[in-house]
Amino acid sequence: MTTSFVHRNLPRLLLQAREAVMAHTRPGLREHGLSDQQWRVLRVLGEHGEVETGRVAREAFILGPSLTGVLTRMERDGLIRRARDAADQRRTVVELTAKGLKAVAKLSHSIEAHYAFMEESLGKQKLTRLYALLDDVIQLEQPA
Amino acid sequence: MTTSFVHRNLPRLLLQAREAVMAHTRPGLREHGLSDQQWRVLRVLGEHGEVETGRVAREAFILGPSLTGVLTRMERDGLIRRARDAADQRRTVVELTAKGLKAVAKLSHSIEAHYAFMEESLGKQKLTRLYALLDDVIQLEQPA
DNA sequence: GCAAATCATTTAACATATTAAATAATTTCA
DNA sequence: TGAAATTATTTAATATGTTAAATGATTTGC
Repeated sequence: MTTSFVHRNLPRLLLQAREAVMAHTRPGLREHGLSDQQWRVLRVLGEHGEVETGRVAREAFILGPSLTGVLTRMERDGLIRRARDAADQRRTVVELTAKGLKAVAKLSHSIEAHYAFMEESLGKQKLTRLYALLDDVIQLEQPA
Repeated sequence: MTTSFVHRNLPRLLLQAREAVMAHTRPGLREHGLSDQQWRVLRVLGEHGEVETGRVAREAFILGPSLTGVLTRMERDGLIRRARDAADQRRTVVELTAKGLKAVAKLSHSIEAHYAFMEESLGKQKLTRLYALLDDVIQLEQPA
């Protein structure tokens, strides 16, 4: 009647771990009126300044069609500015507004603090090992 | 101008690892007309037989309101059956149809084969270590 | 130099996620 | 017992995910 699975459910475990980490970060994001995806975009822009949407999509791990809507709402909320790339008019480039920049600055502090907490409670070594194993899994399936 | 982040982006890394694993599983799911979420539900039902929706939500890691729609479409597609729990009429219980059961049986084989592949290429030990670290991260944030 | 192929992004259609509020059944306890 | 509190699920509204197709701009090849 029931089907048996021998192994742990790895995708579910990864999802659950992600939720566990985000549970810590989300309240701060919501206070600034940000969704998870909007924060990922802000972070990319905070790291790189003006970026074309293709790169935003890649680095924020958001698919193109989703990104279109996310950026529309972020523009509506005054977090970013969009413009056509002068050199290649197929491209759209995005950059932070002052408001967006302020949000990144504030939130990046509390997020770095969270990593400090994880390093302390879990152990810096374990965290490093986890990064490495995740990199391995990613490499395993994606012969870039 | 740009904000600096000292640490790896753990939530993104977890998301990326999950996508890498699922990239291997998804084609099989799609061949059976299944979404990721539908497969998680099927797997839970395959493991436990008749289950109330609350437990499905918990084990498939799907929020209640999302689950309602997922189950509606799965019922439409003839994969499951829904009924009120006779003992506690607040509860809805779900079970597989013959079609659903057949899908679980078929897919569970290819998924177990994928784990075998990962154990071989990544190493059984690394995989075990990864499970343990993910459990640690989950425990860290969720004082159950 | 211009039609065909390529590339970047958006639109469209449907599925799922998220949060709050509503609905419906059950339990609690005065 | 019966009104209030609790529990389980669904509805509603908006945001995001997913896939295919369309649009617009650039490049390539002849």
